[in-house]
Amino acid sequence: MPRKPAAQTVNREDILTAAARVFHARGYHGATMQDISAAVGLTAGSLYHHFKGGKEALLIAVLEHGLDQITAEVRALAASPLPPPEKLRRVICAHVRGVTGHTAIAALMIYELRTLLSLPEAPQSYLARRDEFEGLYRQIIVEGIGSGSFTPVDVGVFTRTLLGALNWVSVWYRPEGRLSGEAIAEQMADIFLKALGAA
Amino acid sequence: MPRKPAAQTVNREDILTAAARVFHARGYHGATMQDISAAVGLTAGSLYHHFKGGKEALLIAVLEHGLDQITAEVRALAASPLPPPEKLRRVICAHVRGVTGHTAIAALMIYELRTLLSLPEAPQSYLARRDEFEGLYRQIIVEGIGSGSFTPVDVGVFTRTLLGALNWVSVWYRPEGRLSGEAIAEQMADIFLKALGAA
Amino acid sequence: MPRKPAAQTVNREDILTAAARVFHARGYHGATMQDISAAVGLTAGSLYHHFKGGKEALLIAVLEHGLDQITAEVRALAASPLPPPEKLRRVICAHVRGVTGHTAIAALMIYELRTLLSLPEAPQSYLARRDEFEGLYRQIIVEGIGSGSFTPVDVGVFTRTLLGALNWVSVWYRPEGRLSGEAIAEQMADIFLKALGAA
Amino acid sequence: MPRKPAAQTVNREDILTAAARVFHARGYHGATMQDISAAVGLTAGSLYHHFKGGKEALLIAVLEHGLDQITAEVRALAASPLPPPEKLRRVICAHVRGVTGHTAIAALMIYELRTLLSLPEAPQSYLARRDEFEGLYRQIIVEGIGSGSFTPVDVGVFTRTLLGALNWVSVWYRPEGRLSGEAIAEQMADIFLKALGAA
DNA sequence: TATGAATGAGGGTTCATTCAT
DNA sequence: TATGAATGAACCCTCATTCAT
Repeated sequence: MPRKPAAQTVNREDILTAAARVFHARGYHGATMQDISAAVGLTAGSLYHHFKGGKEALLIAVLEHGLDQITAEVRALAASPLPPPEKLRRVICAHVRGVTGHTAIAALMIYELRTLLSLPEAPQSYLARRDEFEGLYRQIIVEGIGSGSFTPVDVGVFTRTLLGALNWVSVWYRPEGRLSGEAIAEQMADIFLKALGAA
Repeated sequence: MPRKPAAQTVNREDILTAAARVFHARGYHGATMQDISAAVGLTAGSLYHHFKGGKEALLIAVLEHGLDQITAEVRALAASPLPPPEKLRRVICAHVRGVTGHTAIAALMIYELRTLLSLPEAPQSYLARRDEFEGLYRQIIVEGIGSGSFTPVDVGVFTRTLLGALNWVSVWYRPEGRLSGEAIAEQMADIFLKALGAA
Repeated sequence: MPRKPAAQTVNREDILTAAARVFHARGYHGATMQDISAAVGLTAGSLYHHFKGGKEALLIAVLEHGLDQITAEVRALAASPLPPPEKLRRVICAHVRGVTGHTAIAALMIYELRTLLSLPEAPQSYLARRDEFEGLYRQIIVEGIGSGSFTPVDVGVFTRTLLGALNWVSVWYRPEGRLSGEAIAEQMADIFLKALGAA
Repeated sequence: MPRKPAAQTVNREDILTAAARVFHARGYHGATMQDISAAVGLTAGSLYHHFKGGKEALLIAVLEHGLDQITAEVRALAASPLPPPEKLRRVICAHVRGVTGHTAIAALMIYELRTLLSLPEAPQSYLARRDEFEGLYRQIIVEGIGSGSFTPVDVGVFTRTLLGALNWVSVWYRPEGRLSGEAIAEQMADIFLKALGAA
């Protein structure tokens, strides 16, 4: 008489995924550890056997893990030896793909950034990785301007303008909407390349 | 057991300002009514004497009041009979001015949007005004494209890209930073006008 | 330009009447001093100028005053030289008249008796008067049994049975109901006189 | 930081019993959840682990559960095929037994009826069961009058008179008093049967 | 591993009461 | 007398977290 139909042990990935979903649905503070553990198929007490560190650590882990997922493709492209305009186009598209493919986590990065910053021990590694990621964009812009492919602009303002716009997609994008993530990506790439005089 | 020799009567404005500051500093959930009342110079109990409705109503009031302050200039400009490119430039500048001049509230509009949406009775009036505000931008873009001043773009994507970027300024802008709000505004106006082929 | 149309100073009677109404409508704990003062036409602060002693004292005053109103007629009749059966009938009718004529206070005497008893300084005078009032009934019963007009019964049980039933009228009586207070009174007098073998 | 070496698992019954005791001792509003949880041997927080629904739900549960306990015997007797006079006598005795056996709950039904009615969502089921219970008495009276065993009376008034008197016993009955519950029951049955001309 | 009982801190909110004006 | 601003105590309730089983 088997009870659980091969419950399959829960792994870290499962927890992070479920947590991201719940955090997104209810907000960090609105989400209870009960909600999250239930989403994993556990009781609240059991969650602590699988994930050490509590709620705050869970949020950090979700965001760090998510940052990797979302930025992986962008990082790879940024390291490739493409000419700046082509590289920027592809990077933007990859970024939007990442955001539209993981809206929950991407939105979390916006909505819970403040939560993160108010944590007792601010998660330096997450913020560092995030800044480093921003650096990737800066570098492409700088390169492009240097090589004459891009019109000169204030790199700081442009980068943040670009990143703000790209990340904000997670807030308004709807999978069932008029435009696919890919279509949105193309449009945005056009906008920013044109702004750099490299359409 | 009252005290206080009537330092100066507290008004609604004082409360909203203090609340905005505290909500921004600690986040909606991180902020206690104690924090807020202390920032006004009152005890928690006294706050309820001056502002009816509790914490949620306070957030809504802060945001509604802030939306008016921030968008006032933009609204006025949007109604003026300027040619689209000039109008858009001025509107963007006014928007950035509004955001950099009220970073606390502007950031709140980003960070606590989720909070707002998860409220029992979502504040329709606020959301409606916000959507209507977005409509102002759409209209300028549409007009400009119609009159041939702007290169055709997907209006939906462009508007949200623009608004995302503009609002995001509240997150990274520092009064003591390298660039003034006005300088940032000019840069961003350049970026988006160029993207519309109207530099 | 007169402001208040001859506001007419508020007197103790007004306060007690209003308080009785509010206490009955909302219950002692559910009623706030605001409610009561508003019912009198004052602000909360002002009430304390007219009635010393606070909320608890107010409840006691309402009940004491009410007890007098309701029992006045009964007391007078009890002192009269009627034969026990006739006296009991008239007393019961007067009692029901008092209760149906002052349901708010009468119900308060039931519902807030417990509140009263849990007060720091239990209002001895009220309880004493109440017990003394019960004694009036006991005496009539005892007399009637002694003179042979009434069948012997356990006086304690009978009195409490009678009083419980009479006071309970305040709970179910409705002015707009099928029966008038007078009709109810007659019925109840019949019941208890018959129970004493004196129909 | 849990403690308690599992003295004995707490069940719903324990909670309802303790709550009834505390509500009776202090009144609904005077009783704190602390008082109640302490009476069960728990901390306030733990109480919510075992009983979902908070203080109001607790009062309702206590009353509903109590109503069942107190009226069980009466219901059974009312359904039996006894002649009305005998049935009424037994029912009254059973009722008094129930009330004297559960004075706390019975008194609660009187004292906190008003509290109950002022609840946001009045507990229909409780009130319905209560009315239905009253119907049992009505029916016996009606039957008895119909069969000629009882003198005609106004059934509404008589039933409420009877019930008011019976329930009121919970207010004045003292286990250590002169009369046992059984003795009181007999006396009261005599009173009301005689009133119906069926002694 | 998994559970669920238990905890304790903390927050929002209400309200009786007071006092300067 | 009348007001309304101010206070502070108290209470209900939630929840992250722990630990015995």
